[in-house]
Amino acid sequence: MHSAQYNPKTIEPKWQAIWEEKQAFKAVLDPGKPKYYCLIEFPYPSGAGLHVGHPRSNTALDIIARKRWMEGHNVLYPIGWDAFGLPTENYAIANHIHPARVTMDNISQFRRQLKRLGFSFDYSREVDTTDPKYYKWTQWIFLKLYEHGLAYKAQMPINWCVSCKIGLANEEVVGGACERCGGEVVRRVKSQWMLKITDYAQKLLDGLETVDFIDRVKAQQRNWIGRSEGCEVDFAIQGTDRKLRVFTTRPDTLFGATYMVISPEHPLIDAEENRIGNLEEVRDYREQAAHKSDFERTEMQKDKTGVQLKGLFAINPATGGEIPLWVSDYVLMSYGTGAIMAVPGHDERDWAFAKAFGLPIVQVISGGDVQEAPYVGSEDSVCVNSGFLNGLPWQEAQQVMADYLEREGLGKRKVNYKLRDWVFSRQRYWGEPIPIIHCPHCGTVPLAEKDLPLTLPDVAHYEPTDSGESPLAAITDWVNVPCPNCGGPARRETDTMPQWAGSSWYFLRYCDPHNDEAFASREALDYWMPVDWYNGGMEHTTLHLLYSRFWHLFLHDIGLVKAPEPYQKRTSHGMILGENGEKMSKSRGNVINPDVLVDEIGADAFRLYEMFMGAFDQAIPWSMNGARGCRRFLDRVWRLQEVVDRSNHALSPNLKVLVNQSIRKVGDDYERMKYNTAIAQMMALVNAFCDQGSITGGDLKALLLLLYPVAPHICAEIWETLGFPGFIHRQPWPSFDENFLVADLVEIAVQVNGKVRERLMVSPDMDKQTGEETLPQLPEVQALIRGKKLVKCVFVPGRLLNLVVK
RNA sequence: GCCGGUGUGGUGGAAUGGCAGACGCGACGGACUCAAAAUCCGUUGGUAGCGAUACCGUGUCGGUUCAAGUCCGACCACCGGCACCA
Repeated sequence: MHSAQYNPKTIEPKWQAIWEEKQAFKAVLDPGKPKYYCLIEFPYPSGAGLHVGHPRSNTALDIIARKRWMEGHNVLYPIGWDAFGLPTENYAIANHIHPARVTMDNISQFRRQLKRLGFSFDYSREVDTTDPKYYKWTQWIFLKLYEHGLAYKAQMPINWCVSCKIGLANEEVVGGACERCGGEVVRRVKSQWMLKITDYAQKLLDGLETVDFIDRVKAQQRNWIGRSEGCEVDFAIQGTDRKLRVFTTRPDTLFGATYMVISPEHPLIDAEENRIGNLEEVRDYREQAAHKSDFERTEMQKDKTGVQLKGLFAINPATGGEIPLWVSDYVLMSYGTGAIMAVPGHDERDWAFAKAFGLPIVQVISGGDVQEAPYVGSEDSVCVNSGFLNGLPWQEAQQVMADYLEREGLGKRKVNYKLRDWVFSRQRYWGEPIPIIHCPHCGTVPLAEKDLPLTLPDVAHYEPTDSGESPLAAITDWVNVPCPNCGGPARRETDTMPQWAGSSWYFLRYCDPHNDEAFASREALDYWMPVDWYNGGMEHTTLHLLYSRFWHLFLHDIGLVKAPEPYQKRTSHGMILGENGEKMSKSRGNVINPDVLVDEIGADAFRLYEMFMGAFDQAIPWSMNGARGCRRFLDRVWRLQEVVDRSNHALSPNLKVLVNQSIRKVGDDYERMKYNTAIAQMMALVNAFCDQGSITGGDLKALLLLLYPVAPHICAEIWETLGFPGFIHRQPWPSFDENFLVADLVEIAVQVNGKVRERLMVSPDMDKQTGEETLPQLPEVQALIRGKKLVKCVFVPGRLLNLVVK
C-alpha cells in the first residue's frame, strides 16, 4: 500500500497549501505564551530572482522557528522586501519601466520562489519598504532624529561614485572603490544630510557587551567604531595667542615631539596666512591634495610629501622648545583635530616624514636605535630625555603626563573614534523622499506628521544627473511648495534616503505591520521585541547591522522601545560558492537556480543539502552530486513506510539507545547551528533502521519529528499516510530518556603505550578504579603485556584502557 | 601593520584531551537486468605483506601529557575585515 514513489512535486505543493489554509505559522500575540522572534535579513528583490544563498539563511532559521512552535512558543518568523535601491532603478531606466512596477514584479517572483521552498514565514506580515504606508514611518523616524539634533545638513566632502552618480556613506566605500559597482570614487564637496551616529559610538560599543553576537561580528564592529584613548594637547603658536590642538595616544612621548603636521584642509593655514612666508607653495600643495581622490591619496602611502609653513613655529609644552610646522596629506582633517604632534623616534609615519625632510629625531623611550628605525617601545621600556618622566615605564608615564597636562591646563584626556557620521543623502529617484522643506525665510522646515507620507512623485524620467542633483530636482511642480511655516515660496529637499533607511527598523514593523497610527503599537513591541535570533550576512556587519542598532538605541532613548538593543543573538552564514569554488555570478556562469533544484530533487532535498553541505558559518562550494545524495537519503526515508509496523508505538529494543541518542544530538546540534552533524546523525539512524530490516511506528515517529524542521513536507506526508495523530507541525518536540542514552555494554579500546591493540566489551558504568584494578587481570589483556612490566594503567570509563609498560 | 578566521583522505567535511577520517560525494568490485537507470551488498588514508598484522599519517618545528587534530610556545600558508586613524 505504501509502494507509491516519493514524489515531492505533488506532496510539497499539497502541504504548502495546507499550512496556508490552516494559517499554521501565523504569529499570534498571546501574552499567556512565551514568544520567539526569528529573523532573517529581508531580501532585496532583484531581477535575478532568488539566489541559493537566501535559502541557506532562511532554512537555518526555519528549523529553529519550526522547532520553537513544537516547543510551545508563539513564533514570529516574518518576511518582507527591502525594495528601494539602485539595481531596480537602473533596470527601470534601461527598460523604460517604472521602478515601482519592476519592484512589484520582482517581489512576486521572490515570493513565489520562497513559497516553493516551504518556509514557515507569516506572510500576513509582509512589509515592503517602498510602500508609502511603510515609508511614512521611515520618514517619521527621520523627523524624530531631526527633532533631536541627530539629522543635520552639512557641506561635506563626500565619496562620489562616478558611475552610479551617487554619494556614498563611508561604509559603502571598499578599498577606495564603490561597494556596489566597483567604480571609481572621488571626493566631492556637497551639501548632504548626515546622521550623527558618532553620538552613539560609545553606546554602540557598550551594547555589544550585552548581546550574544558571534565573536567576529563583535570584533568587526568594534574595529569599525575604532575607539582610542589619549589626550588632546594644546601647542602655542609662537608670537600669537593661537593654540594648535592635537590628539595623541602617546602623551608619554611628548618630550620627543620635534615638529608638528597639519592636514592640508586645516583652518590654521587661512587664519595665519599673513605669517606664512611661503603661502604660494602651501596653497599649491593644498590644491594638489584636494584634487587627489581618496584612492590616489592612499595609493601614495609610501612616499611622504609635505611643505613647511615657513615663519610659523609652535612651542612644545613639555620642553618649551620651538618646533616647526608642516602641512602634509598624511594627516587627515576628518580624524582627531586634523593636526598632530610628530614624534619621529617612536612613530613609523612621523619617522618616514622626518627622514624624508631631514627633521630631528629624538629618543624618549629606551631601547632601539631611533636614528635607524622608529621604535614604539617594548614591555620594559622606560622614558628617557623626558624631564619629569625619566625612568618611568612608558605605560605609567601616559597617566603621569595626562595628569600633568590637565593640572597645567595644557590639555586633557580624550577618547576618539574612527566612526564618522553617516552620509544619509542620495541623489537618486528610487528612495524615500526626505520630508524637509527649505524656505528662504524660515530655513529648514520639517514636514508635519500629518503630511506624511511624502510620496515619491510619479514621473516619466528619473535618470541620475552628472551635476550631483537628484532627478527629483527637475520635477518643479513637486519641488516648489509653499513654506509650511510662513506660506512663502519654498523648495522641497530633493535628495532621497539611502537603501539602508528602510532596513534600519523593519524588524519593528513586523511586530505590527498594518498599524496606521504608529510605526508599531507599544503592546506589540513590548511582546515581540527584542529579536531573539537574527541571522544574516557578514557583509552587513558595519552597514545594516550597525545602522539598525543605532536607530534602535535612539528610539530607546526617546522612550519608544523598551530595550536598548534590538537583537539578542546574531549569527552569520557562510557564502555558497559555485561548483568551481568561485563566487557565484552571472559572468562566471556558475549560478545555481533554486527553481531548477526544486524541480529536480524537490524543496526538502534542497533544504536538506543546504544544511548538510558543511559548517554553517563557512564558505562552501556547491556540489550537484552532494545535493542528489540528499535526495537519495529522503528516498530511503520514504521507503521506510514499507517496513514499518505502525501499530507498534514503542521503540524497537535494539534501536532504543540510538533513537534516544539521536533525539539528544539532533536537538542540541540544531541549537548550535551544527546542522551538518544533526543530519549525519539522522542518516546514521536511517542506516540502522535499514540494517534492522523492520521498524516500529515509534521508531519512525521519532525520526520524522527530528527530520521535520529540515524537510517538513515529506515528514508531514508520511505522518499523515501512516495515520499518526494530528498534524506533525503541532506535535511536541520529542524528549529523550536519560536511562537509554548508553547501551548495556560498550566497546572500549585497549591501548599499550598509546597504541590500540585490542577491544573489549565492558559495562559503561564501570568506574575508573574498578576498571584499573580488574581489567588488567583479564586473560586477553594479560596476553598483551606478557613479558613486560606494567608501569601505569589508565582507564577512562566507557572509552579506553591504556597500559603503560616497559 | 592591526583584528578575526581556516589548514584533516580523491572530495565536502566529523571528532567534551581518550579508538583520526563519523555522515555524504566520487571511485572500484559484485547482485538484480537482455541491457541501462534506479535500488541493494561489499571495498575505499598511505606504505609493506597472500594474510593476520606492522609502520607512517590531521600545514611546519618544538613542548606538556599515560594519551594531542584538540592544550602551550615559535613559525608557514591561505581567506575575510580595517588601515597614513596620530
